[in-house]
Amino acid sequence: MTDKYAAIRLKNQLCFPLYAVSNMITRKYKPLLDRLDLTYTQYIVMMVLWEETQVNEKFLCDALCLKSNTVTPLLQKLQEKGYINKRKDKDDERNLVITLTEAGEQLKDQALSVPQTLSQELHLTEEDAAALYRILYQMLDEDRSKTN
Amino acid sequence: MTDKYAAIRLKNQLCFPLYAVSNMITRKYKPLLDRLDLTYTQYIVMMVLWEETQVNEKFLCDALCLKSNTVTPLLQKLQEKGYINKRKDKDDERNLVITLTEAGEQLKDQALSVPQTLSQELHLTEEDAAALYRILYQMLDEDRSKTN
DNA sequence: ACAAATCATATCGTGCGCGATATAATACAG
DNA sequence: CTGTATTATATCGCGCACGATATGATTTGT
Repeated sequence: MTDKYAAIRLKNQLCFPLYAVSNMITRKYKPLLDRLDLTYTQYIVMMVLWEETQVNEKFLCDALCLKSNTVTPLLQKLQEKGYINKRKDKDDERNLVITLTEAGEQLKDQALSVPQTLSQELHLTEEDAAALYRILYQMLDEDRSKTN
Repeated sequence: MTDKYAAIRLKNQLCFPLYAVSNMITRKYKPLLDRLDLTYTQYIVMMVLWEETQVNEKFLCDALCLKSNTVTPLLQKLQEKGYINKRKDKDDERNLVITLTEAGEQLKDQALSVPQTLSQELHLTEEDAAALYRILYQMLDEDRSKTN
């Protein structure tokens, strides 16, 4: 006979390893990002800004799947560190115009080695990395289409 | 020619979707766990206790890949909620003996529907769920063997 | 037998990540 | 044109998750 409680055994959960691996990865990033004076969340904000010359807060929230109550203080911190500029959009005063400072732009080259170093620590085969990527983005996109 | 900065494009990261999906899942759990008066982290602590009649804090830390500075306050909270008991181990006063209260034991049946409801929201095929599970545990086990 | 090392747990401060809510600016409907 | 709805950003309080560190109990080496 099967265990009535099989469904709530930790080992039968899919969400737990997701949670644990996410924590693990943040820990692995820390020593690499300390050199850039960035936390992991600050780092992914910077990643967006290294690609887009100018964004507003909502764009960041959507890109990173975070809420304004997480992003607003992040931008405050990044501004204090001298990596970004913030100003109001003259055309629509509700919007922020967020841009990189010179220091923020220069950080981009220092960050180049980070993903490489990290991916080496993960020891994934190409196939597993690709499968993981595909499945995770499928989950994200599923959710984004519902919560829009 | 290839982009010098391809490696730090958000879309080329494997860690970002992991991070974002982990956050997403915690959000999805919230309304289900509110009914049990548990947060997600408290829920996975309870899961361990629903399987093991008695554990110490270190066992929980290892099982959940968390540190004592996360787990100690969690146990405090769960004790205040009346779900667990804590006492010192007479044989080794360094250890805690953590057990379920009657209320904590009863919560087990109410929790049965949680994983089912959640897995329905994820819309994964059996194959993708199995692949995800395998790859994530491989990453966790890799890390555990190094950090032991 | 006893100093040093190791161990389990706890404390402290920092930075998220969130739901709920507020506020100010713009859009939109009658 | 004016009141209502929507939008972008911000504020508040709570609960993790962590590195660094402290404390007290046990083990280990000599």
